[in-house]
Amino acid sequence: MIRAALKIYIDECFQKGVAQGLWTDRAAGKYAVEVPKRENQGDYSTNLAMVVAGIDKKNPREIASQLTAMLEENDNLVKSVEVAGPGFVNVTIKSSVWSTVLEKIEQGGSDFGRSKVGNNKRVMVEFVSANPTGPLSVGHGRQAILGDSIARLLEVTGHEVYREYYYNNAGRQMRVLAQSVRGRYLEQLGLDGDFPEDGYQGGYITDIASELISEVGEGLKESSELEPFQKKAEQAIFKDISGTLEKIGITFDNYYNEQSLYDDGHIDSVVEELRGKDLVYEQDGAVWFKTTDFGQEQDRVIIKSTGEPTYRLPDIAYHREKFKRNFDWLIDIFGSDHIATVPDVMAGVKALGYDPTAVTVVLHQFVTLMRDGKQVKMSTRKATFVTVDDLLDEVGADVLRFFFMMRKPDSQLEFDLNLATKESQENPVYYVQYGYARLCSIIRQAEEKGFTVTDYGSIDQSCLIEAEEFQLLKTMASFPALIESAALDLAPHRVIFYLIELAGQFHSYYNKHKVISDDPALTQARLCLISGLKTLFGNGLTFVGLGTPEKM
RNA sequence: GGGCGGGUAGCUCAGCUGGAUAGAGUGUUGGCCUCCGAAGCCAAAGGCCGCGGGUUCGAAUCCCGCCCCGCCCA
Repeated sequence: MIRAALKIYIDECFQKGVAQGLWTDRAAGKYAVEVPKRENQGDYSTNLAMVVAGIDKKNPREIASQLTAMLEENDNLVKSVEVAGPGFVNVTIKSSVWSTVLEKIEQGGSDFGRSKVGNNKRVMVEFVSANPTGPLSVGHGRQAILGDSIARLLEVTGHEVYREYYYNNAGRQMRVLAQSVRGRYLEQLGLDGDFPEDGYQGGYITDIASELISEVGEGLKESSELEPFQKKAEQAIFKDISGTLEKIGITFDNYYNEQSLYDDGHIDSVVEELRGKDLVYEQDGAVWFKTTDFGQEQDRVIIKSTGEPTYRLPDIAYHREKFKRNFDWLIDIFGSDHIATVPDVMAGVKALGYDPTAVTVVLHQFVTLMRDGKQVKMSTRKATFVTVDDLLDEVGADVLRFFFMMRKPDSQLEFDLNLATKESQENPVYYVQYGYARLCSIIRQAEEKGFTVTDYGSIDQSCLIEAEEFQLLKTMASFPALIESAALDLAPHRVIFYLIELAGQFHSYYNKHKVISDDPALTQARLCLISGLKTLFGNGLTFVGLGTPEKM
């Protein structure tokens, strides 16, 4: 907020320098205004002089002093300016400026930090997309929470977000699933189940079979059809999956069925369209897509000689349909095992005349589950996996969200079950939420003692002079920019780190300075700060789907 | 063999488009509750940022080569 104001001012000075012939405009947009690491380096720092000097082949310190002279003319924002090191220009902001963030927070309320940068751009976020063969496992959990928090942040920044779940309920996987259910069904009737060798071992299969018995009894005993078993399994599993997602607070606008791409003729029409552009050919009985025309090393098979499409074809068709549905930005959240499909889909998108830069693929690495210091090996087929439901029962939605959001997608995520379950007291999520609860508690205490939180205009701003207070105000002022960058960079973990940082600053402040004291003016001023912090914590937490407990 | 991601404190990880003396949590050690919530705070210790070159005023960050781990493909 204040940084943004300073940046605008520095930009003006830069242009003034260009007009005066001090330097050229070639460095425009290339320099930065950032928060320096060390205390004695001002509130903000710009490398403008060094960037200009590098491009114009001039002396950086000389340019720095010219810029300094210009910056010092603004006396309602800038307190002092100095040149440091190789040519940094360090700016100290007038101390009275900082507390104005409290006024902004007051005005914004639960909207503080929201923005309109998204310009109502229509964005589809596709995530989870697990086929209905079993409950959501830990890996899906990461994806679900990553996708949902990205979607939330995009909403907060003025995007029109549409959440979609893509799934396939056809093919071999589902056939084996149906056979597995039938196997358990027959077994429970005391018959030879003929359970498939590679069948799904999980207990949920048995549960589904039991349900089936209570619904239709022995009615399917003689059935040679798999369809009733598959249908029942699919329904039950989807119910389970959406129930799990609901518990975390995740909902979808649409579930998109891969089969519909076949039924509606989209698969065929993609092939025809590519053929019309001379981008497919037949060889060895298979249909090939000329991906070499799009920079790949070899062409890819899209329909096997058996007549069965490879996974690429429906993926391409699906993306074409997404484009046809008029989205401006398509975000795919995939596990790293889907990496291979990305270039093919992109080639397909381009071949069909759409803009591949409108597609952003967020690939996240896997989750390693640790129990008692050892890695838990998981297999869906053998049902030796921990489900999201299991985790939810033990730690709750907030801890789960927090843990999965804490890492950037590129990093593998180690989920320590012992820490997340047994020692949940030490979880960082409580550190942050405790801060919020503490803020609420202070306000309650103050009200009991007859104070009321008043607005910024009525406090004595000169009471807020402690170093810890300026630090807090400064961090608070950076919130809108943080939310914006976390959203646009699809990086929800930054919000988590910000909240931990802010909580730390608040806890320190709390331990060092009393908010409620005998001094009414001081108390009122600090209460205003506390109230602003409460709003900020609340917004930060809710923007990424975390709860805001007033008591813990 | 090829593609992608990772390698930063004992452990788990931040480090935004190159910036000043590389950070947090956890763990270890030692302090702080007659006082607004100790699920908290303060202090100390802990580093060849995988290795080797290059680019430049400046590299954990960018480029090239190599090593190790994970995922995918053949």
